[in-house]
Amino acid sequence: MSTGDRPRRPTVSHVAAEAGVSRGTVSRYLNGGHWVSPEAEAAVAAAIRKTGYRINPHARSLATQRTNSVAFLLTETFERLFEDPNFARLMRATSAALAERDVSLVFILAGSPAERRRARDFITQGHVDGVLLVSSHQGEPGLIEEIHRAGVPIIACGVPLGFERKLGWVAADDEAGAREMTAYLRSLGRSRIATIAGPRDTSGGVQRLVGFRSELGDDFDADLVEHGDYSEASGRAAMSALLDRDPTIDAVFAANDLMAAGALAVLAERGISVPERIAVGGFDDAAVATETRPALTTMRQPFDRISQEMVRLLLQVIGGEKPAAITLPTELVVRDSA
Amino acid sequence: MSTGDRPRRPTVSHVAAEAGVSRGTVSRYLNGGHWVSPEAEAAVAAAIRKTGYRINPHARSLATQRTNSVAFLLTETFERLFEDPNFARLMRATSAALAERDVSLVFILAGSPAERRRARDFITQGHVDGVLLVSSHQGEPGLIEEIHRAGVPIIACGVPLGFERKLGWVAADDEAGAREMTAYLRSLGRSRIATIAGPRDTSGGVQRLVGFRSELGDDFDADLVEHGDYSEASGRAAMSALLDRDPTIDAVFAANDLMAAGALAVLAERGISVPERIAVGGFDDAAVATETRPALTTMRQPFDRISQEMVRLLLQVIGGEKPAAITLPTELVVRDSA
DNA sequence: CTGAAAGCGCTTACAG
DNA sequence: CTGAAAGCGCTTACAG
Repeated sequence: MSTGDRPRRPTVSHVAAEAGVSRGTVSRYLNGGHWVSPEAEAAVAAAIRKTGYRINPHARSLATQRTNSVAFLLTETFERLFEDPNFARLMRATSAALAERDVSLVFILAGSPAERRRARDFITQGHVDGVLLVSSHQGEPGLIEEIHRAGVPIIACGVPLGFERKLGWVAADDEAGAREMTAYLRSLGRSRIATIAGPRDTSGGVQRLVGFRSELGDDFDADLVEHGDYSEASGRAAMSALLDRDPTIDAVFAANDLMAAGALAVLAERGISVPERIAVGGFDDAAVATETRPALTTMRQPFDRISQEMVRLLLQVIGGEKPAAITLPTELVVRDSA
Repeated sequence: MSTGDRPRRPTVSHVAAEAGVSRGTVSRYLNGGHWVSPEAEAAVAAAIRKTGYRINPHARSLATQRTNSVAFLLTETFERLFEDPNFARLMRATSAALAERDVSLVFILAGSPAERRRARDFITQGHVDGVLLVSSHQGEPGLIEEIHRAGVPIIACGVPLGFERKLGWVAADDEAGAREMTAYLRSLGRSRIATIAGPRDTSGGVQRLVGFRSELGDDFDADLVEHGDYSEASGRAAMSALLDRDPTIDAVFAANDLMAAGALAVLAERGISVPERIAVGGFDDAAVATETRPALTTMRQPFDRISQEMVRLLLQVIGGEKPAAITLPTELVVRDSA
């Protein structure tokens, strides 16, 4: 493998010389081909092919003050990333949406303080044009604040608590979704409906609880609320606690599918039939929703659309527009658990 | 959110003016502080603090012809990434090793032809100084070839079939590990030992089979070999096939833990006791090895060390050294399945 | 130890 | 439509 003797790469100058035009013309060709004659175009194209020219992204970024790449910032740990399938779905959809517009994605995982410091440095240094902020938790107001202050556009996935007005964001309509699920549970004739709520430092966590509560109105019973952290284990723990506390429960709304799966497991262990004795509803429509027994009735989050809108918004803001906030509807998916 | 009016960032010139020194001195300070007097150092440090100066990585890269970042190239799909825990372990360990040396990691997933094309462009364009190639499969000789030809240093994880002599690499000693596991199974008194081998386009897959076979010598029976693709499902399928074909089997060596877990599941379903009637050995010592019932006896791959060595090697090659090939030993971990 | 100057490889008004 | 020239923000011999 040769390294030290890596041959010098061709530059626009080489291409220009080869094509018999100026560097400016080559550059124009490279940037859309406007204002370059058919002849020049052909000559440059041929010269590029012949020389094997590849653009130097650093030189270009230095000149344009643009990097043509954005960060996908996940303030979570490796464990959480591989545990919660929603992250993967967002990553893949975002990645696709970005590829379509030819901007590259830099994936940054910042679960520890040290990683967050590095992430901040990387981002505020100008490595990317903007950031897609994806995290379930409120996370690090400090990090967000610093990135924001450095003038780097941010679009959040979900309502960014504390930054609702400062950042652009796109979120599912958590409150409406929770109301709809709760109403559906009631329509089944259930009257003792419990909920396994999400984390309180998450807008999804609080809004789904708000929706649940407001739909129930006077029937709301604070004793029928347990909080989880969106993990399956927390769903099991919450379901157990709920059952021990009140044996009359006839339905449960879990704030995400992973916790619902945990609840289902506990119910199965205790020999409580679902949906006969207790109906269970989840949120997300994650892959696990079709794998549980019985399959999970849930509220589908439009992850693909969320990702597309995030990308569109971010690119808009990078382009100089003011950031917008977008709320997308969820959809009830009825399966067997309720 | 302000964007269009992003204030101009301070540059070395501003810092130099503020500190009352030349830009060269500021640059020297930024690059290790050699040949700068204590007074100048203090002045520059103060000026940086005061101006809030952040280095412009593109300008630096353009000048140095270095990016100070490397790619973690995974030629797999999203599904595989989230399915096979080995990737996550390598990512996290690599990421840590790189952070220690202050070089950033760009994670690239290239599972489809289109993604591979983009990956190639990105890499050969000069976005990174080198690449850590991580993939179970032989993958894309074309991609590797092009990156290699562009002069970008590559270190592979596992022996890169077809490029053993051209690229640097670090791999676990698959053959020796497989021999050791097989020998261990025999030491338990087992004589009808089957194997669920890995994919044939993987050096790990072939070498583990080679080790298994050579340890068995004349006792090797081609009927007791089934191939899987490292997924749990393939482990189940292989175990079923093996059992249907030969009921005298008293031990199984699976080429990775995921397939071993699949085998264990089938054995449990058929009511075959492990390890009493059939002993099962895996490979990797993945997290799943401690979660199966019974817990899995396996060969531990030194993922942390592999990652560290990959990073060390790559940085060496980037620094101009010739690439080396490193083979690391595996370790037998005895649990309950054998 | 330090400064002046050239150079890294692009892009972009500007004048034509 | 095209070229000459300045500029993006660093680093690095070189001379002192």
